[in-house]
Amino acid sequence: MLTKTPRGLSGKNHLLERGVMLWRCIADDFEQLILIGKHENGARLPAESEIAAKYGVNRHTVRRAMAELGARGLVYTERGSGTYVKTDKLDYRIGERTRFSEVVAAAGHEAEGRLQGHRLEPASEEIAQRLGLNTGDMVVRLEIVRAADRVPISVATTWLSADRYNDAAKVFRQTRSITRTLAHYGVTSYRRKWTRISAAFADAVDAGRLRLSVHRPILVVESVNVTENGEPLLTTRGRFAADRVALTVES
Amino acid sequence: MLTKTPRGLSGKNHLLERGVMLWRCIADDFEQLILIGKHENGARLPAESEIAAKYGVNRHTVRRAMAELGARGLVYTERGSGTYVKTDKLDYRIGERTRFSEVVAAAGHEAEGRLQGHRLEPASEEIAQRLGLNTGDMVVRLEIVRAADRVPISVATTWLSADRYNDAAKVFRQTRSITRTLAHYGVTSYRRKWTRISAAFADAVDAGRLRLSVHRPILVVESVNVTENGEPLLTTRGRFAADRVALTVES
DNA sequence: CCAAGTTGTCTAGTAGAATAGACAAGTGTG
DNA sequence: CACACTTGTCTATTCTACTAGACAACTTGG
Repeated sequence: MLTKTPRGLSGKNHLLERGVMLWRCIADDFEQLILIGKHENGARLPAESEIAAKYGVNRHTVRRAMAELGARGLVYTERGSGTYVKTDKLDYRIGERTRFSEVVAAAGHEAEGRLQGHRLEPASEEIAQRLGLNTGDMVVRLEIVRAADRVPISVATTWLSADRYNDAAKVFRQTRSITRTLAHYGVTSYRRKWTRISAAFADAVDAGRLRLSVHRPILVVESVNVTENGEPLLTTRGRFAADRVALTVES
Repeated sequence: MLTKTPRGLSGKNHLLERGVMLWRCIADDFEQLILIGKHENGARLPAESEIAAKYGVNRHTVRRAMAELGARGLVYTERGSGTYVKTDKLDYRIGERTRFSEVVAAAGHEAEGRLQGHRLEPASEEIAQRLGLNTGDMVVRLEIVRAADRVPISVATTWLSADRYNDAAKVFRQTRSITRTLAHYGVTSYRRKWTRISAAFADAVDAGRLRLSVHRPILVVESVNVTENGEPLLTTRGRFAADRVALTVES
């Protein structure tokens, strides 16, 4: 007769939280260990079977946890070899002509931008001022998640004048790039006018999109881009996962 | 043809976190709202069906969330009437002869103490000093969770000299009280020598035992109790859910 | 190349989370 | 009292988390 396994941790490992999946608890536990420095960058984690034994769970559960850590950008896995810690940050260089895809490509990664949502809305006082419009003028708002090698790096809100860029969302869906979207409207060149950087904590929505735990630190980057003539073109509010990116500002 | 419901939140409510049950997310959301003061003490929460509609979930799911809030001591439910916010704190008076059961009974609640674990261990330098022993002398360590009306109030670690109170755990299991356990050894009277209070955040283990979210504040109360002769008897390290207790120190 | 060790994938079964609907039991109001 | 509203409990169904075991695909070191 087999001893029935009562679903859950077998005794001494109490990282179990009510209402939270086992794999999530294990993933969070490893995130802590990695961020604390208990597992150094590049180090190999124990084999899945070993981890499973240590936590007293099935290997599949550990695999789910590792997949989560992979999605958070903390580890990568090599078949037949093992799972390795990856805490090096992407160097995101901010200059007058920063283009996400170029930054990521230069670092040898695969860039991806996905439109998560969009809407027409009246400009707030802040946004109107940045774009040289009147408060209440309609603007297009885009929510874009950017990833490098499938790991989410930033989520950015972009506002454009609805007057000229009414269908920006539709165009972005096809071109998958702000630069190419603007090109579609005949804007071939633009540059950053100013950038403001601050820090905050991820709220639930951003944490979900960035695949972060809530309350991990994020970098908030606000900027205004203008045409070559200096005409306001778009303004953005990007949130970067501080654990995955180092911002470099060119002076 | 019915529109199938794809399990999960229907669109606009993004409090969903990967790997966390729906009811848990809703419970955490309400905890926030209550602690922020959005729902005042004594106020009635919306009806379950109303909440369910607002979150776009089934009423059963809301009921689970409410049960969780009840277990956390934030809310109580009256059949046919509604669910009410309860953020008043238990006044825990600390004096020379504080007894948990007396404090709770005086406040008109039902006291309960449960032994969660125990072991023999060598005394750390700190513990040995408090008990007037030598570092490394064996001590009995008890982990006790105390609750009022089924709501966990504190978890306390108690150390006694193993020399004299070797079977303390067994006795406590029967008597369910430190006072009665000591009486079993012939100690009929004891008093508090000193108390030290500090604040911290709940770790995963304590959070689980206190039914708190991790990283909610706790009060840490360390004390040494002595016999009438002034002989060290036991020392404790209690962690109180700061949201449920106000400590009053007699001067 | 071989063998040991590691990750990837598949099938299958059990328990729990969430859904849906219905009705009983209780409260409060006119 | 009668009625509207609220919580409590039950049944049934679907989907997912977790467990279990087996085997393929791959890497590494001798």
